[in-house]
This record gives sequence, C-alpha cells and structure tokens, in this order.
Amino acid sequence: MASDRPERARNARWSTAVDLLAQVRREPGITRAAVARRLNLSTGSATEITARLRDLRLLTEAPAPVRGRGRPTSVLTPHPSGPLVLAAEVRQEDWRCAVATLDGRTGDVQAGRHVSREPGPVLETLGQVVDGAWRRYGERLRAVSLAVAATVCDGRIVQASSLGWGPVDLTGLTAGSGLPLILGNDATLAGVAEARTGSAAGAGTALHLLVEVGIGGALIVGGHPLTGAGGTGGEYGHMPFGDRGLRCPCGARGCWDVEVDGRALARHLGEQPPADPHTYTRQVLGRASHDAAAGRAVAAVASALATGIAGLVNAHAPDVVTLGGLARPLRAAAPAEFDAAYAGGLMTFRRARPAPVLDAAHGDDGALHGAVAVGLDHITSEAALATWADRRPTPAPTV
Amino acid sequence: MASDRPERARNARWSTAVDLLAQVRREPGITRAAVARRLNLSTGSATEITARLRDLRLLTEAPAPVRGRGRPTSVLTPHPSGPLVLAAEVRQEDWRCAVATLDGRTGDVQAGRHVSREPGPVLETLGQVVDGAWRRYGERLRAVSLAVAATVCDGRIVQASSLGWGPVDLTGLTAGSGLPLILGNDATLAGVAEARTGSAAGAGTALHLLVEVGIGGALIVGGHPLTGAGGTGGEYGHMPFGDRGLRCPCGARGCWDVEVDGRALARHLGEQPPADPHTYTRQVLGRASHDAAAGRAVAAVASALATGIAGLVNAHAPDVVTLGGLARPLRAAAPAEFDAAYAGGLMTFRRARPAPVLDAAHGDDGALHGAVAVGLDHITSEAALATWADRRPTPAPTV
DNA sequence: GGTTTATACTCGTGGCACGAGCATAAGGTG
DNA sequence: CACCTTATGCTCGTGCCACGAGTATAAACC
Repeated sequence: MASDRPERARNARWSTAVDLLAQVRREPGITRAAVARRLNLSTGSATEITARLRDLRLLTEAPAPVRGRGRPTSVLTPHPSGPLVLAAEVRQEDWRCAVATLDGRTGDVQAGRHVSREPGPVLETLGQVVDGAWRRYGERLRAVSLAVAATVCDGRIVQASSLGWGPVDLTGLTAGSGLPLILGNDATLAGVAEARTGSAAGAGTALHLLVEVGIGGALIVGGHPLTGAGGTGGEYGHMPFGDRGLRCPCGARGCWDVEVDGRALARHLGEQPPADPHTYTRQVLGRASHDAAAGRAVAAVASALATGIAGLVNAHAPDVVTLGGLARPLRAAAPAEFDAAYAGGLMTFRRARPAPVLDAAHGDDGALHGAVAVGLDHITSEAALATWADRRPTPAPTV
Repeated sequence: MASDRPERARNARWSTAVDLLAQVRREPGITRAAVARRLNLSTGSATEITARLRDLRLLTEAPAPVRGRGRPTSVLTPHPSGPLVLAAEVRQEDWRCAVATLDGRTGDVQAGRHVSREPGPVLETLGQVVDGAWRRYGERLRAVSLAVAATVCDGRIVQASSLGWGPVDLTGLTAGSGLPLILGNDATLAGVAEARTGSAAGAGTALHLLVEVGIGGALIVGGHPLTGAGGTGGEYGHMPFGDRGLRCPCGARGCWDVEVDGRALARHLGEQPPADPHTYTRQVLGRASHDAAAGRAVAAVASALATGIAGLVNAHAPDVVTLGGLARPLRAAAPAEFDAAYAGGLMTFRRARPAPVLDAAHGDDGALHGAVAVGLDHITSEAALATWADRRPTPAPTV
C-alpha cells in the first residue's frame, strides 16, 4: 500500500542518519566526534547531520566530559520529545511493559498478573496499556512491540501452549492508535537482546537457546534473527536429537524438547510427567546436589542439552552460544557432564576453538529487551524517519 | 586496508546502480522501462542511470522487441567490454571453470581431469587457468570465485576429505593478477544457485541439502548463505539425528551423515563399508527396484534423510527445501517412505502447509553457478563499482 | 600567555534522484 | 494517410546530501 511512486530517494536520504542513530544505540553516551570516526564521516557532515537530527527532535547534544586536549565535543542522546517505542511481554502468569527511547533505555515500566489467562482479558489489559501510553505520549509513540511465548506466523499468534491459547488476532491492540504492532516470539527476542547488548554482543552469528517447557531459540545473524517462512522458525526443540521411541506432543518423534525439560527429568526419575514442568525442574535442581538420583537425572538432561547444542554448532558455526531460562541452572548443576557432552558432540576440527557457551546476560528481561530492540529497529528505519520528518514540517527553530 | 577516510559517500552513490544491476541479473533480458517500474525510479532517473552505466561500459542497450503501443524501450544487457568473473569448481576427479558476465551468463568454459589429486598440481593447473584468463581479459576480469568440496575457514581450505587435502592456502592462485579470490564450499554455493535461479528462486529462506559422501548443505536467507563464524557453517551432516551408538569419523556420535550415504546402505545390507561410498550408493540404487534387501536399505536411508529434513524444517521454517546430489535419486527410489518420514517428523501445525521438498534445478552445475553468483555479488557491490568507475577516468564518449 | 591538539563551523562543489514538461516512436482509427 | 492514443525517452531546474578545505574555538600543556 505504501510502495507507490519514487519512495526510493525519500528513504535513501536517511541512510546515514539511520547509521548514526544505530551507532548511538550500540554505544549509548557516544560523542559526536566518535560517531563521525566510526562512520567515516567528515566533521562537516557530522555537524550537518546532527543539526538535522536535532531540529527534527531526534537527538540532543550535551557537552561531553572533557578528556584531554582539544575542543570539547558533545554527547548524543535521545531528544526529550523524540520518538518512543512501547515494548511489552506476555508471560504465563503476568505481563510487563516499558517505554523505550532511541538509545534503548527503558522507563515507565508497568506490570501486572493476569486476572484471567484467557486471551480476551489479557488483550483487554494490554489494550488499556497501549491506549494509556498513546494518550500520555501522543505522536511521540511510534510503534508497539510485543513478545509472547507463542508460535507467531505472519504477525499473528498461531498457538501459545504455555498460555493455553490457540490462534489469537492481536490487531485490535493498536486499532485505536493506528500504531504499527510488531509481534515476536519471546525466545527469538531474547536472542536478539543477547546478540545486541548481551553475552553475544558483537557476534556475527549467535545461537540463543532457552529452556522453559521445551526449548526455544534463535539463530541471530548480524543482530537479526532467522525467523523463516511467516516467522515460524526457532522451534529448535523439535529437531530429532532424542530417542526415536519417544513421542512428542508436537506430533513428531525423538524431539529434543522431550529430552531436556521437566518431563525428561521425571522420566529419568521414574516419576509421572509433571503438570508444571518448569516448577518441577526447579525442584529437582534444588535437590540434585544431595539426591543422587536427581543428580543423575539432571546430568542426563544437561548432557542431552549439550549434545544438541554441539550438533547445532556443527551445522551453523555460531561465534557464541547463549543459554537462557532453565538452561543456565541445568548446566550449572552438571557442568562436567555438560562440557563433556558438548566437546564430544563437536566435530574434531571445531574442538580447537569451540564456540563458547555463555549464560544469557539479560536474564528474565531478555524478551522485553529484545522487543525494545526490534521496535527501535522499526522506528529508526529509513521509511520511519522519513515519515517522522514529514509529520513535523516546520520543526521548532533552535534559538 | 581500504577503510580509510570518507569512503562512505563514494560507495553510497552507487546504491541505485547496484540495485539496477541486481535487477538485470534477476531478470535477464529485462527492459529499461521494466527496471524503472520495479525499482520505483522516475523515467528521468532511469535515463540518467542507464546513461551512466553505459558510459562506464557496464551495460549496453539494444532495442527491445516491440510489444503493443507506446514508444519502444530497450533491453539492458552486459556491456561487451564490461567486467567479468572467473568461476571455477574443484571436484574429486576434475575441475571446471567458466567466465561470466554481469547477467550471470557463462561462456569460455574449460574443464579437465586432475592429473594428480595432490594440492600442488591441482593448484598449478588452476593458476594457469587464472593467469590465462587474466591475459585474455585483462582489467575486465574483476574477481575469481572458487567452489571446492571442502571446509572453508576465513578464505582458506581447512580440510577437503573427498580430495584428501588438509589445510591448503589458495592465495597464490591470484598472486600474479592481484584479483580478489572468493572461496566457497560447494554445497553452500549450490544452495545459493538454487535460491537465486533454481528451484528455490524467490524464497526468503531456503534449505539446500546435498548428499555425496555425507551431507552438506546451506540455509540461504534472502539469497545469502549462512556461513557462520569463519565461514565454517553448513556441516548439517554432523547434527546428531542418528543412532548414538555409531561413531562418525568427524569425532562425534550419532551424526546424520552416517545414516544417509553409502556407508549407511552397506551397514543396512550387512556389507563392509565401501571404499567409494558414492559409487556404491549408485550401485545399490540401481538394484533397489528388483533386490528387496537393497530396496529396504534405500528406504531406510531415505527415511533417515527425510526425518532429518523435517527436523531442520521445524527449526528453521524454510519456504522450500532443495535436494542435490544423491539426495535426489535416494528420494526417488523410495518416495513413499521419504514422504511418510518427512510428514511424520514435522510438527503438527506445519503439516497443513509443509515446506515443499524439490529436486535441485541446477543439477551438477549448482556449485559452479553459485560461484558465479557470489562472484557477481562481489563485482557489483558498491565498492567494486566505485573502483571500476575510478579506473576508467574518462570513458569513451558515446557519439 | 603562547602553543598544541582535537574538534566544530562555514561554504563552495559535485553527485544523485525527482518531477514536470516536452519529444518521440510505435499501434490504432476513420 | 492523417490523426489520436499510448508508453516511453529526454531535458532541465530543484532539492538534498556528503565532501573537503579553510577557518574558528575550547580545552590542555608548557
């Protein structure tokens, strides 16, 4: 609908501004001089571009702390009336949201427990949050970015087993404001957060794996996740790394999922499949240090996790692997077994310099931070900046 | 070395020219008017850009066949003295090479069998080919793109088991000419060819899998392969989809590789591991239709192949999967078993619209065509065009 | 207080795409 | 065969962007 006539040049003009804003985001608190160096910009261009972005209320300049000789430069920070993103996360028991500025800093955090876990009440609460932010920030609010523990296809929820949801249409959330809604899988977005500002920062290719009930994850290349057709990628738990004899609720056999979460622990311990595998896993982890059977079960699960990771490392050669959710305590509870299985699963030529497996840095905030990142990507795109500039035809002159 | 001062604008100026050349490559024989429509360019811009590219000897215009009313337009074709890529492929028994123009058409094909398979003689032959092309085409030759059945890391061969090579340094190949050398894995490049102009043309995400001795492959996103850290990705055969009891020569256990090639067939048939799994597989395939044991072995291997593919489809959600090498006849020999295993390995929600599994369109030429594509990517990059333009400061005026 | 250093500011230049108006080459029509 | 219709090419003035060279400035150093 928007791909009409020569939009080409209108957008292309913003290319350098996009890069500059991206640099500000990568290194919050960066100075104008440093940005110019990074982007190979002449000082004249830097002056002009920052002036433009200042007039457009995208950036502000503040005197930079003096470091040695030379004329002082200034720190580039988001403009106090610049564009904002509302990022939100829906989890099994609760929801959270925050408003983020161009540098990725968040504020105005809200959170709450679901009164009912049904889609209707949850969406109504979220809709009120969106409308509230829209009223509070008005045109400064440019996008809503939502993380859900769900299979997402073409911007819609296909299924969210942890919430017990089937297909859910979310377009109503932003119907009142007309804001763009960006929907993402929580594990995918947590991976984005790690690749941008977490343990995998700077990695060309990063693999993030998150164990909750089953395994989710994402391969992030150049900071962008591989989402596949319709955005349904990332179902790493359903690769047949496991015992072919075990059937998975997904319909396939031998899924990795079934080997690495609470259900697997229960199987190893000869117990019934737990109703809440997440809590059950925490319980078993808690007694693993003094209960030999629990320890063996945890070790088996940690090994299965590491073996699969090694296979993925063989195939994709990430620079780094990050672990989120229960994957962290699982490894921590059986580090020797994990490391042995990881090394044993790697091809010989990879063992000299195996991809490091690191704990996720964002912890439980990964999905929300990833939603912020993706939302900011959207509002700092060439097209979005062009629109922002057009909306404010005669910006307030700086006196 | 080239990242000096403001190279930024120098390169950015070529952005539209790059897109125009890419469009010509995507649709060979496209007219100027059609390109302008595709790229949302005004007719004035199209006139100017094509004039520029004509003066720079990148494109030629020829009257387009008249179609209905209206002023006739012209077909954009590579300039007869425009830039060229030398693409080459080194296989187990022989080598091939060809020279390609900007539209991807190849000519001047040369080929030969290895006199000796040792790196030295092979490289010497290739070096002569490169030097010959350099003498024949001079500055028109802009890059050499090489496909090898090898693990490639940071532009070097780490290991090429089918050739019996260890680490090999190839920089000598272009030492005389000073041309950029682009090295790629054959399976990866075959995947690129499929994603660009083959069975996966137009797919956002494509998975290409190639069975020869073991499995190679690539995930291609937006026409570009995921090569991972150092370019060592694509070792799909070493994901633990197989029997954990089987050790793989790579050092790991349960590798998919071991389940899907001639060694697996021999195991199913209770025979010794074949010295040449490729030829052996062809033999078994030949008698599978009338030899029940061979048929069962082929069916088992086809199932193992399909199960792994399903797992990869679950994880990555490609739009399409393409099969190269022996994967094609393996599936063809046991289509029912293949389809059953593929469907059975998919998550339920994927079964409604499973990613189609197609035979590769490029056949044995995939790697060479992929090398052409990657080479052309290189010489039509913004930086390369800027360099090409600088080299010819006063282009011959068109009279 | 002068020098050094790093950066900012100014301004003329060149390059690109746009858009509007005009030109042109074909088919179609009476 | 003259004229209309249609699709496209060509020209040129405009706006925008980044560059580069020269100049100005604010701090540290001596």
